[in-house]
Amino acid sequence: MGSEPAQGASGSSRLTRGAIVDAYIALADREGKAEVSLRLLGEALGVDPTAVYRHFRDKSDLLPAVADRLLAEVADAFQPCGDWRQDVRTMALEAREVYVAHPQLARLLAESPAPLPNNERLMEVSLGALRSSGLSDAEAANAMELLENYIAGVSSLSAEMGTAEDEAWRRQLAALPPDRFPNTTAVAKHLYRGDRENFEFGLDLILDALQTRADRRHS
Amino acid sequence: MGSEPAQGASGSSRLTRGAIVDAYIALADREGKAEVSLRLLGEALGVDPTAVYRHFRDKSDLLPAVADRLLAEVADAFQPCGDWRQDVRTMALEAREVYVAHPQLARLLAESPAPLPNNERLMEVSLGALRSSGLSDAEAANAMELLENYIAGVSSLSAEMGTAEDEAWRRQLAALPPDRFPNTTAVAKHLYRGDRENFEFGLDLILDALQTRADRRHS
DNA sequence: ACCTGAACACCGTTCAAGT
DNA sequence: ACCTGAACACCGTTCAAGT
Repeated sequence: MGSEPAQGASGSSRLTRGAIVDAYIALADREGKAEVSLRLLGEALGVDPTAVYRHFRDKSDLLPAVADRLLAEVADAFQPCGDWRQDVRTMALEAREVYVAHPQLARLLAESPAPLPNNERLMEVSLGALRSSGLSDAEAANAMELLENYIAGVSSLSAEMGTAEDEAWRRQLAALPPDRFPNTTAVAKHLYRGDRENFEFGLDLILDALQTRADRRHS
Repeated sequence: MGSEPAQGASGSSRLTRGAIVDAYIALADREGKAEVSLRLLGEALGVDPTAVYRHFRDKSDLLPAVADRLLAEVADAFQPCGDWRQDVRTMALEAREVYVAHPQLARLLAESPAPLPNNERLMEVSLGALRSSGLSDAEAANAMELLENYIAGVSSLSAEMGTAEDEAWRRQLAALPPDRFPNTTAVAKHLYRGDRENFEFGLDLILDALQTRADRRHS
């Protein structure tokens, strides 16, 4: 699965898809949320910028390969414990880490025209856990789709926004005029206390509700 | 709030911030998810591309103004009925419509360095509804933040992916080898049956769990 | 005070030419 | 079979010049 030996910037051997993907990820992480240009990518590989076109049709052909490589990290690291709720929770948190570590991933995934191989692996594992909970097939399918969207959507949003400005936001909301914003000013001190904590809060709400529905079918 | 009279492409009167924002939204909607260039914007306004720089510092100064205008649509349209759960639900669905109708909105919002005025209005209304449910201040704050992220994250994801390929995805997942993908192939027919339906499924799960927590505090 | 137009430093991509 | 390098049609942004 695209696992040619990675080669550094000084590689004088031939270019491979795997090396291009590796270099792209390394550059993307260094650039933060800024796009990586093919000129920069070529420079990092010690190669003409247009050499990439010999291995990928165009940039939108390269991006899904990058996304799939990142999803492989999640799929490879996951070790099921057998408890459906714990397994879904673990996988969601691990996936979130990858999204936050690579702010570009969400955009890359949205670019992919077809289901990526490693996305399929993650879906299969999630569906297995959810079906074993007692949910119906239709409920399990909806839950998997929802969790997929929740993880990708919420994680990438917090990756794009960055965590540095949280306190500034909280302070600005606390300073709003209390007559027009009574509720906001009253609870401002509880706002934006950590993207990860809020992600877990929402994840546990969803898991609570799924468990309730699963238990109801078993009674 | 930036409500100068809009002017069309043939406007010979002077340029205003409101007219620029209007033209940007019109162009962005026509372009789909593709970025709107300042050159195109200038052409649509019948003006030199760089004239925009007389009213906005740069492009990243214009984008938040566009986002705020779109959020105003949601805030202006909302009519509370008094039932907290119904109100949160209605607002979430209306917000989703705007996100889906304007696929660029999510990226624009992530670009905003400070809370936008109309985002503050929406937060205040949501917090009012959630606090009236019986949740604690901390729970209401967490719930509001979660709902904000859920709506923006999930809606913009489905806006970016488009709805056209749903059936292709479903078919491709159904055609996976059943020995390696037993769960996926078993439930494939329930997958990707509508972004809006799945959004409501998740929203109702979250509201169910919030209501359970609120009721528990009142007993 | 606001708009224009040339210019600068970037993009992705194509294609003939090299090896 | 793969890589190079010039070229094309785009970007956002700056700045002197116009009115």
